[in-house]
Amino acid sequence: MVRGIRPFVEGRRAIDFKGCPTHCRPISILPPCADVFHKIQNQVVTTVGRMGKRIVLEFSNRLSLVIEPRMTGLVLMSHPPDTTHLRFELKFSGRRQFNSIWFWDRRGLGTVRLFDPDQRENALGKTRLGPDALEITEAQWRERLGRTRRAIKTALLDQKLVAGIGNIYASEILHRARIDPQRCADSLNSNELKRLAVAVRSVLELAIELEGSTLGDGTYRNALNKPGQYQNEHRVYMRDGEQCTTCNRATILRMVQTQRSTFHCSYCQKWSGWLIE
DNA sequence: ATTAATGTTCAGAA
DNA sequence: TTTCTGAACATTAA
Repeated sequence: MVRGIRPFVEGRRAIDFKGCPTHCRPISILPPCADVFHKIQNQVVTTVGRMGKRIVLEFSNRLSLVIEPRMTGLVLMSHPPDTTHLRFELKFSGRRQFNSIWFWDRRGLGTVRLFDPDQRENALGKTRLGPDALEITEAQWRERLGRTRRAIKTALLDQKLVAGIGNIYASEILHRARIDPQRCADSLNSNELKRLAVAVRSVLELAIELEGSTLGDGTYRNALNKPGQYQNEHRVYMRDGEQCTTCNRATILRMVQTQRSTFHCSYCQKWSGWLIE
Protein backbone atom coordinates (compact mmCIF):
# COMPACT_ATOMS: atom_id res chain seq x y z
CA MET A 1 0.00 0.00 0.00
CA VAL A 2 2.76 2.41 0.95
CA ARG A 3 4.72 1.68 -2.20
CA GLY A 4 1.59 2.13 -4.26
CA ILE A 5 0.75 5.63 -3.06
CA ARG A 6 4.18 7.08 -2.27
CA PRO A 7 5.16 8.27 -5.78
CA PHE A 8 1.85 10.08 -6.18
CA VAL A 9 1.68 11.58 -2.71
CA GLU A 10 5.08 12.57 -1.36
CA GLY A 11 5.80 16.25 -1.80
CA ARG A 12 2.21 17.19 -2.51
CA ARG A 13 0.08 19.76 -0.69
CA ALA A 14 -3.20 18.72 0.94
CA ILE A 15 -6.11 20.96 -0.01
CA ASP A 16 -9.11 19.02 1.24
CA PHE A 17 -10.13 16.24 3.57
CA LYS A 18 -13.67 15.00 3.25
CA GLY A 19 -15.32 12.41 5.45
CA CYS A 20 -18.07 9.97 4.69
CA PRO A 21 -21.01 10.72 2.45
CA THR A 22 -24.17 11.00 4.55
CA HIS A 23 -25.37 7.49 3.77
CA CYS A 24 -22.13 5.94 4.94
CA ARG A 25 -21.88 5.10 8.62
CA PRO A 26 -18.86 6.97 9.96
CA ILE A 27 -15.87 4.86 10.91
CA SER A 28 -13.49 5.81 13.62
CA ILE A 29 -11.86 9.04 12.45
CA LEU A 30 -10.22 11.05 15.22
CA PRO A 31 -10.37 13.91 15.54
CA PRO A 32 -13.56 14.57 13.52
CA CYS A 33 -13.09 15.18 9.80
CA ALA A 34 -13.55 18.93 9.98
CA ASP A 35 -10.69 19.19 12.49
CA VAL A 36 -8.46 16.94 10.41
CA PHE A 37 -9.14 19.19 7.46
CA HIS A 38 -8.21 22.36 9.34
CA LYS A 39 -5.03 20.87 10.77
CA ILE A 40 -3.60 19.49 7.53
CA GLN A 41 -4.85 21.88 4.87
CA ASN A 42 -2.02 23.42 2.88
CA GLN A 43 0.50 21.10 4.53
CA VAL A 44 2.85 19.11 2.32
CA VAL A 45 3.22 15.35 2.74
CA THR A 46 6.88 14.92 3.62
CA THR A 47 6.96 11.12 3.92
CA VAL A 48 4.76 8.10 3.35
CA GLY A 49 5.75 5.22 5.61
CA ARG A 50 4.35 2.54 7.82
CA MET A 51 4.51 1.16 11.33
CA GLY A 52 3.61 -2.50 11.29
CA LYS A 53 0.38 -2.70 9.32
CA ARG A 54 -0.41 0.99 9.70
CA ILE A 55 0.15 3.55 6.97
CA VAL A 56 1.64 6.84 8.13
CA LEU A 57 1.49 10.11 6.17
CA GLU A 58 3.69 12.74 7.75
CA PHE A 59 2.98 16.40 7.01
CA SER A 60 5.30 19.40 6.99
CA ASN A 61 3.77 20.64 10.26
CA ARG A 62 4.86 17.32 11.86
CA LEU A 63 1.34 15.93 12.18
CA SER A 64 0.88 12.29 11.20
CA LEU A 65 -2.20 10.85 9.57
CA VAL A 66 -2.32 7.15 10.46
CA ILE A 67 -4.53 4.73 8.55
CA GLU A 68 -5.23 1.28 9.95
CA PRO A 69 -7.03 -0.67 7.20
CA ARG A 70 -7.74 -3.77 9.34
CA MET A 71 -9.77 -6.39 7.45
CA THR A 72 -11.13 -4.67 4.36
CA GLY A 73 -9.68 -1.17 4.17
CA LEU A 74 -8.22 -0.12 0.81
CA VAL A 75 -6.00 2.90 0.21
CA LEU A 76 -6.60 3.91 -3.39
CA MET A 77 -5.26 6.47 -5.85
CA SER A 78 -8.02 5.70 -8.33
CA HIS A 79 -11.75 5.94 -7.71
CA PRO A 80 -13.19 3.43 -5.22
CA PRO A 81 -15.55 0.61 -6.29
CA ASP A 82 -18.58 2.45 -4.86
CA THR A 83 -19.34 5.47 -2.70
CA THR A 84 -21.28 3.43 -0.15
CA HIS A 85 -18.18 2.32 1.70
CA LEU A 86 -16.03 5.35 1.03
CA ARG A 87 -14.65 6.64 4.34
CA PHE A 88 -12.58 9.66 3.36
CA GLU A 89 -11.04 11.49 0.44
CA LEU A 90 -7.81 13.46 0.83
CA LYS A 91 -7.24 15.89 -2.05
CA PHE A 92 -3.94 17.34 -3.22
CA SER A 93 -3.19 20.51 -5.12
CA GLY A 94 -2.09 20.45 -8.72
CA ARG A 95 -3.50 18.59 -11.68
CA ARG A 96 -1.75 15.33 -12.29
CA GLN A 97 -2.70 11.76 -13.09
CA PHE A 98 -3.98 11.16 -9.53
CA ASN A 99 -5.05 13.96 -7.22
CA SER A 100 -6.70 12.18 -4.30
CA ILE A 101 -6.23 9.36 -1.85
CA TRP A 102 -9.45 7.49 -1.19
CA PHE A 103 -9.93 5.28 1.84
CA TRP A 104 -12.56 2.67 1.09
CA ASP A 105 -13.48 0.11 3.72
CA ARG A 106 -16.28 -2.36 3.15
CA ARG A 107 -16.64 -3.60 6.73
CA GLY A 108 -15.68 -0.33 8.33
CA LEU A 109 -13.45 -1.78 11.02
CA GLY A 110 -10.57 0.43 9.93
CA THR A 111 -9.46 3.49 11.84
CA VAL A 112 -7.98 6.85 10.86
CA ARG A 113 -6.18 9.08 13.34
CA LEU A 114 -4.23 12.31 13.29
CA PHE A 115 -1.38 12.52 15.79
CA ASP A 116 0.70 15.36 17.14
CA PRO A 117 4.47 14.73 17.07
CA ASP A 118 4.62 14.09 20.82
CA GLN A 119 1.64 11.75 20.79
CA ARG A 120 3.02 9.70 17.97
CA GLU A 121 5.59 7.77 19.94
CA ASN A 122 3.28 6.78 22.78
CA ALA A 123 0.05 6.37 20.93
CA LEU A 124 1.19 4.18 18.07
CA GLY A 125 4.89 3.82 18.49
CA LYS A 126 7.32 1.32 19.76
CA THR A 127 5.86 1.09 23.23
CA ARG A 128 2.78 -0.51 21.74
CA LEU A 129 4.08 -2.27 18.65
CA GLY A 130 6.77 -4.93 18.78
CA PRO A 131 9.81 -4.91 16.49
CA ASP A 132 8.92 -4.90 12.81
CA ALA A 133 8.60 -8.32 11.20
CA LEU A 134 11.11 -7.35 8.47
CA GLU A 135 13.70 -6.18 11.01
CA ILE A 136 13.40 -8.48 14.01
CA THR A 137 16.52 -10.52 14.76
CA GLU A 138 16.82 -14.15 15.76
CA ALA A 139 17.88 -13.11 19.25
CA GLN A 140 14.74 -11.00 19.57
CA TRP A 141 12.59 -13.90 18.43
CA ARG A 142 14.14 -16.13 21.10
CA GLU A 143 13.73 -13.55 23.81
CA ARG A 144 10.15 -12.58 22.95
CA LEU A 145 8.74 -16.01 22.09
CA GLY A 146 10.41 -17.41 25.19
CA ARG A 147 8.27 -15.20 27.35
CA THR A 148 4.87 -16.58 26.29
CA ARG A 149 3.20 -19.96 26.53
CA ARG A 150 0.63 -19.30 23.83
CA ALA A 151 0.56 -21.30 20.60
CA ILE A 152 3.18 -20.05 18.14
CA LYS A 153 0.49 -19.15 15.58
CA THR A 154 -1.29 -16.98 18.13
CA ALA A 155 1.97 -15.37 19.20
CA LEU A 156 2.83 -14.41 15.59
CA LEU A 157 -0.44 -12.47 15.37
CA ASP A 158 0.33 -10.43 18.50
CA GLN A 159 1.41 -7.01 17.20
CA LYS A 160 3.04 -6.18 20.53
CA LEU A 161 5.27 -9.21 20.17
CA VAL A 162 6.12 -8.57 16.51
CA ALA A 163 4.52 -6.00 14.22
CA GLY A 164 3.31 -6.79 10.73
CA ILE A 165 2.17 -10.42 10.53
CA GLY A 166 -1.51 -11.14 9.80
CA ASN A 167 -3.61 -14.27 9.60
CA ILE A 168 -2.72 -15.35 6.05
CA TYR A 169 1.01 -14.97 6.52
CA ALA A 170 1.09 -16.59 9.97
CA SER A 171 -0.08 -19.85 8.40
CA GLU A 172 2.15 -19.51 5.35
CA ILE A 173 5.21 -18.69 7.47
CA LEU A 174 4.75 -21.66 9.81
CA HIS A 175 4.34 -24.03 6.88
CA ARG A 176 7.50 -22.70 5.31
CA ALA A 177 9.30 -23.06 8.65
CA ARG A 178 7.88 -26.58 9.16
CA ILE A 179 6.52 -25.71 12.60
CA ASP A 180 3.24 -27.01 14.03
CA PRO A 181 0.97 -23.99 14.66
CA GLN A 182 -0.10 -25.46 18.00
CA ARG A 183 3.41 -25.63 19.43
CA CYS A 184 4.02 -23.59 22.55
CA ALA A 185 5.88 -20.45 21.53
CA ASP A 186 8.45 -20.98 24.30
CA SER A 187 9.18 -24.56 23.21
CA LEU A 188 10.88 -23.79 19.88
CA ASN A 189 14.46 -24.98 19.70
CA SER A 190 17.26 -23.08 18.09
CA ASN A 191 16.88 -24.69 14.68
CA GLU A 192 13.18 -23.97 14.65
CA LEU A 193 13.75 -20.36 15.62
CA LYS A 194 16.26 -20.06 12.82
CA ARG A 195 13.81 -21.51 10.30
CA LEU A 196 11.09 -19.21 11.60
CA ALA A 197 13.27 -16.11 11.25
CA VAL A 198 14.12 -17.04 7.66
CA ALA A 199 10.54 -17.94 6.76
CA VAL A 200 9.14 -14.65 8.08
CA ARG A 201 11.51 -12.69 5.85
CA SER A 202 11.08 -14.77 2.72
CA VAL A 203 7.30 -15.06 2.90
CA LEU A 204 6.74 -11.37 3.65
CA GLU A 205 9.28 -10.12 1.13
CA LEU A 206 7.75 -12.12 -1.71
CA ALA A 207 4.22 -11.21 -0.61
CA ILE A 208 5.16 -7.53 -0.64
CA GLU A 209 6.79 -7.85 -4.03
CA LEU A 210 3.67 -9.54 -5.40
CA GLU A 211 1.43 -6.94 -3.75
CA GLY A 212 -0.42 -9.20 -1.35
CA SER A 213 -3.14 -11.79 -1.64
CA THR A 214 -6.46 -11.25 -3.39
CA LEU A 215 -8.69 -14.18 -2.55
CA GLY A 216 -11.79 -15.44 -4.34
CA ASP A 217 -14.09 -12.92 -2.74
CA GLY A 218 -11.47 -10.42 -3.79
CA THR A 219 -11.32 -7.88 -1.01
CA TYR A 220 -7.72 -6.75 -1.21
CA ARG A 221 -6.63 -4.46 -4.05
CA ASN A 222 -3.52 -2.39 -4.55
CA ALA A 223 -3.49 1.40 -4.81
CA LEU A 224 -4.57 1.21 -8.45
CA ASN A 225 -7.42 -1.18 -7.57
CA LYS A 226 -5.65 -4.15 -9.11
CA PRO A 227 -5.48 -7.58 -7.43
CA GLY A 228 -2.28 -8.87 -5.85
CA GLN A 229 -0.58 -12.10 -6.93
CA TYR A 230 0.62 -13.74 -3.75
CA GLN A 231 -2.49 -15.94 -3.52
CA ASN A 232 -0.87 -17.99 -6.27
CA GLU A 233 2.00 -18.75 -3.89
CA HIS A 234 -0.18 -19.90 -0.99
CA ARG A 235 0.83 -23.35 0.18
CA VAL A 236 -1.79 -23.78 2.89
CA TYR A 237 -4.05 -20.75 3.32
CA MET A 238 -7.59 -21.55 2.12
CA ARG A 239 -6.36 -24.87 0.74
CA ASP A 240 -7.85 -27.25 3.29
CA GLY A 241 -8.85 -30.56 1.76
CA GLU A 242 -6.17 -30.30 -0.91
CA GLN A 243 -3.06 -32.45 -1.05
CA CYS A 244 0.00 -30.61 0.25
CA THR A 245 2.14 -29.77 -2.77
CA THR A 246 5.30 -29.68 -0.69
CA CYS A 247 5.27 -33.26 0.66
CA ASN A 248 2.53 -34.92 -1.42
CA ARG A 249 1.82 -37.05 1.62
CA ALA A 250 -0.89 -35.31 3.58
CA THR A 251 -3.99 -33.17 3.22
CA ILE A 252 -4.07 -29.53 4.28
CA LEU A 253 -6.14 -29.10 7.43
CA ARG A 254 -8.04 -26.11 8.81
CA MET A 255 -8.49 -25.48 12.49
CA VAL A 256 -9.47 -22.56 14.69
CA GLN A 257 -7.07 -20.93 17.13
CA THR A 258 -8.24 -17.98 19.21
CA GLN A 259 -11.21 -17.50 16.88
CA ARG A 260 -9.15 -17.39 13.69
CA SER A 261 -8.54 -19.98 11.00
CA THR A 262 -5.21 -21.73 10.86
CA PHE A 263 -4.18 -23.88 7.91
CA HIS A 264 -1.39 -26.43 8.09
CA CYS A 265 0.01 -29.68 6.75
CA SER A 266 0.09 -32.43 9.35
CA TYR A 267 3.09 -34.07 7.68
CA CYS A 268 5.31 -31.07 6.92
CA GLN A 269 4.49 -29.49 10.26
CA LYS A 270 4.45 -32.60 12.41
CA TRP A 271 5.16 -31.85 16.06
CA SER A 272 8.74 -32.98 16.45
CA GLY A 273 9.58 -32.24 20.06
CA TRP A 274 12.92 -30.80 21.00
CA LEU A 275 15.11 -33.48 19.50
CA ILE A 276 14.66 -33.48 15.77
CA GLU A 277 15.60 -30.58 13.59
C1' DA B 1 -33.68 -18.20 7.34
C1' DT B 2 -29.85 -18.92 10.45
C1' DT B 3 -25.02 -19.60 11.06
C1' DA B 4 -20.43 -19.03 10.25
C1' DA B 5 -16.86 -17.22 7.76
C1' DT B 6 -13.88 -13.24 6.21
C1' DG B 7 -5.70 -9.56 5.21
C1' DT B 8 -8.18 -7.04 12.75
C1' DT B 9 -7.85 -4.87 17.19
C1' DC B 10 -9.24 -3.78 21.83
C1' DA B 11 -11.58 -3.68 26.43
C1' DG B 12 -12.88 -6.36 29.96
C1' DA B 13 -13.21 -10.78 32.16
C1' DA B 14 -11.27 -15.24 33.46
C1' DT C 1 0.29 -11.07 35.17
C1' DT C 2 -1.24 -13.49 30.97
C1' DT C 3 -4.67 -15.25 28.00
C1' DC C 4 -9.28 -15.72 26.27
C1' DT C 5 -13.89 -13.85 24.59
C1' DG C 6 -17.00 -10.84 22.45
C1' DA C 7 -17.90 -6.76 19.94
C1' DA C 8 -17.27 -3.35 16.37
C1' DC C 9 -19.16 -4.06 10.82
C1' DA C 10 -20.81 -5.70 6.01
C1' DT C 11 -21.31 -9.32 2.90
C1' DT C 12 -21.41 -13.92 1.18
C1' DA C 13 -21.64 -18.97 1.24
C1' DA C 14 -23.28 -23.08 3.33
